[in-house]
Amino acid sequence: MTSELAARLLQWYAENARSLPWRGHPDPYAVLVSEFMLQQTQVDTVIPYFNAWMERFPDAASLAAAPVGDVLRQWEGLGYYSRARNLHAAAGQICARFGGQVPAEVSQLESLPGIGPYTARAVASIAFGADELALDGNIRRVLSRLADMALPARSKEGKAALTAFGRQHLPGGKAGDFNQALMDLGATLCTPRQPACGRCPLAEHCAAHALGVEEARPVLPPRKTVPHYIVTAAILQRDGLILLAQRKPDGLLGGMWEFPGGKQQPDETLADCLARELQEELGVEAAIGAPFGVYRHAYTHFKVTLHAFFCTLMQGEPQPLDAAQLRWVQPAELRDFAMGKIDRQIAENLLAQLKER
DNA sequence: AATGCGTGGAA
DNA sequence: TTTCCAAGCAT
Repeated sequence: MTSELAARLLQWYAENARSLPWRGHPDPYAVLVSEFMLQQTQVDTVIPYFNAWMERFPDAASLAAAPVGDVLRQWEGLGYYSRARNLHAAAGQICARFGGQVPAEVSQLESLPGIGPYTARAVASIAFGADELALDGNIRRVLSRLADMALPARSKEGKAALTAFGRQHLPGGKAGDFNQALMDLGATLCTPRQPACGRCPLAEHCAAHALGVEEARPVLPPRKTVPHYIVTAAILQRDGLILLAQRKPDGLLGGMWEFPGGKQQPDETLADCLARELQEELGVEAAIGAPFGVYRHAYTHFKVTLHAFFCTLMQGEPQPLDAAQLRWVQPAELRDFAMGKIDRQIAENLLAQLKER
C-alpha cells in the first residue's frame, strides 16, 4: 500500500531526479563507493572523485589489492580520511569474507568498517531493493518538517520517531527510489534555509509548512565556537631532497604526509615555536630561515593560521619521534604523497618556486 | 552520550 | 569576511 505522500514523492522523483554517475548502475560496489564518499559531503564535490575512483579501482578486488598510500592519495581533498582507510579495509573483507561481492544484508553491511546504520540501509535499498529507510541529514530534515517534529532530530528519541514516521510511508519494493527521492528533495527544495515550499510536491502534506515553521525544523543542537591555532611548519632541504613526515594512522589527517611543525604556545615567537617543535618531533636542532607563506584553513572544530619557514639542519639526524615515519623525497615526488589541504598548497608553491629557478 | 573528524559552497 | 553546515561513523 503506497501512501499518497509516497506516490507524490515518487512521481516528482520520476520527473526531477538528478542524473548522477552512480545512478542507473546495477553495480553494488559503485553504490558502496558513492555512499562512502557522500558521508558528510555534497554531491557536487563527490562526482569527480567518484568517476576517477571507479577508473582507478573498478571493483573491490582492485581496491583491496592497492597499497593504502595509493588509496589515500586518490581520496586526497575529500576530507574525513578515515573513510578512505575504512573503504580500503572493507574491500579487503568483501574479498575475504564475501567472495568479492558486496553483501546484501544490513547486518552484513554494518559489520564492515566505515559502514553504519545509514550507509548499510542506503546500500541495501539502492543496490539490492531492500525495504529499508536510510536516515541521513536530508531525510532527517524533510521528515522533521513533514511531521513538524519538536524532538531534537539527532537524539535517540528523535531518530526513532523519524524512522517510524518514514517507515509508515515506505513503498514496498521501491525503498531505494523513496530514499533517493527524499534526499534529492532535501538537497534541492527542502533546504536548511529558505526552502522552496512553493515548488515542493509534498507541501500539502507538510505540518511545518502549514504552521510556517519550516526553518525551525529540524531541531538541532547549538554550535560551539571553534578555537583558532597559530602553527608553524618547516621546509627542511638536504642534497636536493625535502623532508616529509607521515602522521600517525588515527586522528586528524591520519596517515597523511606533512611538513613537520606544530602549534605555537603562549609567549613564544614563531621561530621559537618551530625550533621547539623540530626538537620535540625530530630530535634535531635547526636554524629557522626565510618565511615561505602564511596559510589559513578552517577545519570543522578549529581554525588554523600556518606560518611556513625554510629551515636548515644544524645538529642531529631527524627521527620519527612523533610521526609514523619520515621520508626525504625529491621535489617531483611530492605529488605522490597524500596530503591535507594546507600541506598540498605548500608543496605546490614549493614546486612552483623550484621551477622558476 | 558526546566528541572528533576535512573540505567546499552558499548566503 | 564570517557563519553555517552537508548522502555519518567510530570511540
